Amino acid sequence: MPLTSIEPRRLYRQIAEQIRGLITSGEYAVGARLPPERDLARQLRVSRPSVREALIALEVEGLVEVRVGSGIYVHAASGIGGLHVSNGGHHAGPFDLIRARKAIEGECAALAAKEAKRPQIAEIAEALQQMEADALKMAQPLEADRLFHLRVAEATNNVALVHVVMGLWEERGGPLFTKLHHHFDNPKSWSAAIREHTAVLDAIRGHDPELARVSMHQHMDQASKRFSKSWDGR
Amino acid sequence: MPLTSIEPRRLYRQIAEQIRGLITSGEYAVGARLPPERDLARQLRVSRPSVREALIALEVEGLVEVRVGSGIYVHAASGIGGLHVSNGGHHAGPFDLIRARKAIEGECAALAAKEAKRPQIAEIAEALQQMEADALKMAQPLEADRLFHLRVAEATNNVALVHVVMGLWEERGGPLFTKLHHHFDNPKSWSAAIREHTAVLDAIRGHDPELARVSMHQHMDQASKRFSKSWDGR
DNA sequence: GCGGTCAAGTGGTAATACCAATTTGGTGGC
DNA sequence: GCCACCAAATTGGTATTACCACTTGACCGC
Repeated sequence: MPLTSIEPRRLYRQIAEQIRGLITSGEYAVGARLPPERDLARQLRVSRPSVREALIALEVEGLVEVRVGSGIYVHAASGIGGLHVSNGGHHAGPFDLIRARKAIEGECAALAAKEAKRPQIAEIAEALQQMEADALKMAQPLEADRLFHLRVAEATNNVALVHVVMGLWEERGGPLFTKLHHHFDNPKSWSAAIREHTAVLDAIRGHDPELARVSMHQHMDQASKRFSKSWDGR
Repeated sequence: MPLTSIEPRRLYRQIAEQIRGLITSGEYAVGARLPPERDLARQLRVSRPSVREALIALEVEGLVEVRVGSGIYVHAASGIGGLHVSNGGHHAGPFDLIRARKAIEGECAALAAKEAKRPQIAEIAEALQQMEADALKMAQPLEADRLFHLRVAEATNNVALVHVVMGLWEERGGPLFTKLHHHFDNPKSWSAAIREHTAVLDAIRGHDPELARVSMHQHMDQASKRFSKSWDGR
């Protein structure tokens, strides 16, 4: 089952996350009116129906209130008091994200190595490496990277961890998103990334939890450096 | 203009109600696939975008599950008009959650111990312990427990980790939520939990990352056992 | 029979147009 | 000068259409 993305990441969810971020980050306070649907669509480079779907999701969650003919307003209940729905989309900074992923995915790799008894892991690893090569040929290094980290999480056999990793990945929503492309723009960068991925995979296949953890940590440190460089280099 | 009843209520809500009715009335059992969006639109004399909006509302509520390219299926969630809002309805099992928290919060504790140079940590720890005692007196052990784990995450100085921990905490939404109260129902349980919390705090205060990690792991293992017991005893 | 391939079915997204409700500001009467 | 009223601009609501991506299953060749 090559290249079939397991999680299609439906657009309206991504949009909802971004808008949720705008709200919880204080960009729009409670009671404030956010931009018209048409403007939001233009800003986020998506169509208006998609924005509407996201807004309806947020409305069902109780985060916003839609007043016909008037606008969309941040609902009061989103603050401290009551149910504080969902994961609160505070956009963490890029380096916080990477540090968090280092800690969490390091543990994922270690757990995956422990679980690696089942033959399932071996074939997943193999398929993954093939998939990664394919995706790169198709010039989608970002998707390949995402799949790698997702698969490692899946190899832990723990649904909760998969959700966490997926969530962290999608958190890269802010204005720094574009930079992430630069991150993989030059072949040298992503071939290095591939090498590091391979090291992690080997450790998992070798049932060596400690090595897997360390490999993943190193990968994250390198990723942080690469990102930092493309950040400075602008 | 189809379906314009006297009520000016928004169309997607009316449609959602109709579909919800079809499900709860047994017309479509759990696991069944309901008609394609296009058919639903024709049947209800509305446009497909409107049907989609209704389906997204039901999806956010956890009533249905949308599988790309396949169809819309009745989700096994709460048949009653449950308000349990969540990021998508994929509730991980309780043991998956605890295992994930063990891995992640173990790293949080270790990171917190590393960061513990700043005096900030010391006072947080102290205030926290006080707060925990207070909360217990006020018979809110669950809130005290939540605060503890949140504070440890905050002590890492990493926003992303805080979000993750918060998200995992809130994920306990399913029907097993009520059990969590039993988990702390008897004084013996939560006094043990307090002891374990104190051990973690001491390790953090002592700037001992490894000990902090291990302490948190032990706490989670014990928590798992306690939960397991109250699960059986049920 | 088995496996690969392709086409039909289905959800996902976009673009556009027009309708309905609200808001706003101007204009007139008092 | 103040207030009521009306009309245009703004904004969400819905419909229509088209096309894409994924899934599924049937068909065909081996």
